[in-house]
Amino acid sequence: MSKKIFLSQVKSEEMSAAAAAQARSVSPPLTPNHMSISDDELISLSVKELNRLLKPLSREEVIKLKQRRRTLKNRGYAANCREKRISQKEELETEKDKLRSEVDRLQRENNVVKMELNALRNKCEALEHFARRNDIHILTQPRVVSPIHGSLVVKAEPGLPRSTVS
Amino acid sequence: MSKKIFLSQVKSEEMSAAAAAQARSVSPPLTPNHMSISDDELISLSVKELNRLLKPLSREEVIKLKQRRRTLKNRGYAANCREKRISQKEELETEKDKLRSEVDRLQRENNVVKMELNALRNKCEALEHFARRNDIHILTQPRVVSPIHGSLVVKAEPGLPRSTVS
DNA sequence: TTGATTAGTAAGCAG
DNA sequence: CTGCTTACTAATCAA
Repeated sequence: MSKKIFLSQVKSEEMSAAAAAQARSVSPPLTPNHMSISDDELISLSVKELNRLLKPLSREEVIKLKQRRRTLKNRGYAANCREKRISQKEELETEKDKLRSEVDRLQRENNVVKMELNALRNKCEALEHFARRNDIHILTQPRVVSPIHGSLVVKAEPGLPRSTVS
Repeated sequence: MSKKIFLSQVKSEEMSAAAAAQARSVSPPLTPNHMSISDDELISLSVKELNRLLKPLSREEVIKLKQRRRTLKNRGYAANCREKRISQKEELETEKDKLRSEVDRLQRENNVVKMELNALRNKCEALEHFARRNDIHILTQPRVVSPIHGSLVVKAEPGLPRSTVS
């Protein structure tokens, strides 16, 4: 996901020509020597390779070049840092959206189930009325009195909250 | 919530003495004149007040002072910007947490309702068996045949999904 | 040394 | 001009 800018070609984007010219990466044209390496090269060279190229240069030039290298790298680090920041923010927002729709889904499901429950409650209640009314007749007809009947009419409702829709 | 830093006293925090001394706000001791105003004053003065104080100064000095003022203000703007960024991030995380716990709550509620529904389904089914079995006897006893009975046994289940817990 | 992060600076845009 | 935002630099810290 995180595509890691490669510490080069960061500058020159969105910069006026004047500003770019003034930038430190190209600024000290004092000694033509340490300008022989481009920013991109300077940044991608390994320390060993760099040292090889640096041998013939004066200590001053070496220091300047190393500083330029460090600055270029820092430029890239900073860019990475910014990109990371915004991608993290985007990630947060994505997760937030996911959660929000999950809440929605659950709420809808909840409503459906509650309505189902309500309908079933009504039906059940009616059935109970029916059963109770017939109790009398049943009791007068021993053949019908079964364990089922007893458990059914006697068993109490579980003590759950009667939170109902509508 | 956002406490808006007031474009002053931003510097001097977390800065080595050396670094602070080197800072541009105090750097050009060339002309003692435009140092007579402190950063805090310079930043809080209105344009009119500033102009009044600036009258006796040379145009060069005026320009330098104005630039210093702008720089000081920018310092504050940048600080505000950063603070805003992090408080927005915190806000996002807070909202995310809220949503997460809402999802939790709904999931729990959902489970309860589903279990309730399941229990009721069982009960209802048993009642229906009971009713059907007694149908015979009821039919043989015209006195008991009521509209309720008819509607109860004949009415079909609503075609809702039988998604059950456990 | 390398990479990340921070405050400060300047440029550029919007109001 | 004011205020905000961005890219860059330098300082600092951790690995």
